[in-house]
Amino acid sequence: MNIKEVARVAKVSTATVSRTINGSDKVSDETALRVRRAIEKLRYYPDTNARALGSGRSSLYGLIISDITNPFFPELVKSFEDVAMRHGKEVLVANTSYDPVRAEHCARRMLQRKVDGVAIMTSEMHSRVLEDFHQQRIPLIFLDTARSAKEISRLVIDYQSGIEAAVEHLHSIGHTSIAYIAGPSKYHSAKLREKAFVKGMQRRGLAVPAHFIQKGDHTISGGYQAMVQMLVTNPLPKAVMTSNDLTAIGAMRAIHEKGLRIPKDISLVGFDDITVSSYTQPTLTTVRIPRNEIAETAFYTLVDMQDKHGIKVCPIHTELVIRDSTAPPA
Amino acid sequence: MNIKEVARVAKVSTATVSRTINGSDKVSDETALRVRRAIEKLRYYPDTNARALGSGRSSLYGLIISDITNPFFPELVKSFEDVAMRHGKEVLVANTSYDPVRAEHCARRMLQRKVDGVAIMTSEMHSRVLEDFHQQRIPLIFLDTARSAKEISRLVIDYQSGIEAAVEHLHSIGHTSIAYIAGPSKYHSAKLREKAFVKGMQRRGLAVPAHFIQKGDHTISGGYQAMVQMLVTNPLPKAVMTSNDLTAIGAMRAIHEKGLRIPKDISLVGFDDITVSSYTQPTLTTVRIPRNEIAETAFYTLVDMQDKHGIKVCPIHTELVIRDSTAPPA
DNA sequence: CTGTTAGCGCATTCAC
DNA sequence: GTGAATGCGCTAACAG
Repeated sequence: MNIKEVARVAKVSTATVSRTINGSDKVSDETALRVRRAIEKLRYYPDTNARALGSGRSSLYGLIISDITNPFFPELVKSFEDVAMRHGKEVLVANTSYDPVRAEHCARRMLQRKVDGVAIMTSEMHSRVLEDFHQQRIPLIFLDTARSAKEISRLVIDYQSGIEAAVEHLHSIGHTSIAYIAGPSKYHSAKLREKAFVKGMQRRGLAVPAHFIQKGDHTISGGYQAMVQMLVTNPLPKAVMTSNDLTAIGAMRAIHEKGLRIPKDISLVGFDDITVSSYTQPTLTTVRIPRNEIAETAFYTLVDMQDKHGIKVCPIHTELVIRDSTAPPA
Repeated sequence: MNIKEVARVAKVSTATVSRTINGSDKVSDETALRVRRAIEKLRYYPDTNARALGSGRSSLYGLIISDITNPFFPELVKSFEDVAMRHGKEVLVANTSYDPVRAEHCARRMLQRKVDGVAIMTSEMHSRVLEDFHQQRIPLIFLDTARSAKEISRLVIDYQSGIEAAVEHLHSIGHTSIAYIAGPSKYHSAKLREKAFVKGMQRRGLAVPAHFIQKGDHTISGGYQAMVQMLVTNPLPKAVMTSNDLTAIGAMRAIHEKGLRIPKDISLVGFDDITVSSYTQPTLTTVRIPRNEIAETAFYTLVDMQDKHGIKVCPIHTELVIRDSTAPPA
């Protein structure tokens, strides 16, 4: 079943069928109706590959993430797909599994499929492939990249505002002894968060002794272990902020195992606001990164870049979500 | 940059370039080397669309799920992608958002992209599109479909074994008053689980009064509400099994809010073994569905169906994972 | 082992 | 408003 058959049945040329499908206005209503009837009758549907080959455009957008099992991503992916679908576009999702080699592979695949744009939401992308995108004039947008490359748009998350609000929140209810579990320093975003925390503390004249900053790895077990380390220090902090929610969830567990109560003995603040953070026990106070906003901004920027041919820097604001894991110190 | 250019630079025909790329053994090492050098030099990469158009095969496999933000799916998607990638294939993931119309749309897209096979892990697929797959001889495999269609393979989850083990576990540690929070009866799988529970109870001569079966909707809030309902009954059950982990997590919250302790006052058993179930407080005893096994079986079956041209019914076993949310009744 | 050639299904000129 | 013809980049017969 192909366009030729449809043309034959509708008694028109293939060009007219093509025009009808693509909504060209240069087709009389009468003819269009005949074509549509033929399409219906033959249960015809166009071949995307042929269409892309013929036109040069694929209506496909790439989305590269680290790992779909990281709870930060599902909502992001979904929002991106939703907005793309609303605009009649499709999405090709690829996981890098935090592996630069695989990341390059993903990017290459996007290139091979002639995607109309790619949103890169991971930091493993340092390869030469990026140049190919530039050369092919395929729009690119990064989330939180450290480097500001030539022809690449960026989503810049304003960690400062959310973390500042979190420190302020803790401080305002009486906390002064606040510790932090950081993320892996290889991540630009983790470093920014840590800096924002330290800055917020300094601004209020609050001390941050070295052992009040433990290193996690943005996983639950990493958070657990970091918290275990922290719980042997003396004196204990009265509040702990973390580099992401998974870390906080792990920390939560360590605190409970130690027989301490949240927020009675220790207040806890996460970062990201992943779904489960509303359902931990207690529910987690955290800093929300609006993932749907990230997804939509990324998509619209990519679309925009196709004609405008300029790059954009898009700020994304974060905000404090206060739940039950924070309270005044005992 | 296309195959013609490469051929020119390597001083061979396009056919030879094509053969080299596709690893045909009918190319002399010497020639192949020259071609590879040209490819390297020109930074050439083949156009997937053209390749699919020319060959008829796309090396693309479709994976249709309900909703990537449902924690059951990320691990499944990841495993499917991993196994596909290991075999040099790609994956197109589509969310139906539990919407039959959108489900049809997803299937249509797969069709348009000439996928080599589709794994359908959702139950919204009742459309005519399925016939098109059959007509195109595109292998299809369903997860837990109620209907056993003609040319469609099936993954059949053995709910009975896991749930039986769970009931046995509770019974063996002294429970006799066991309630159940069911899933939406529109889901075939939810009905099977409920039946398996009732059967397990009957087999042991344990009563299941009507109010000991509440209806949830497989979401956290649904589980919460169902549990709230259950907690006003008298006498309270000493153990509660649920149709999935999200339901259990919601129930957990309701129980805690009521001031009851898990497992001291009420034991709780989930179903699915999603990642967070290892990190709830307390950790959740649950029945594990091996999602990587589902993904791999689905993929291999699809590949197999391409040459074998027969259908397969693949059993998937479930097993009990005992954690901290179950204990003998007080 | 290698080259020639004919499509794959569609979009897109350029005529009419 | 419509049709005929060309080409997108590649694969697969077929020849040699």
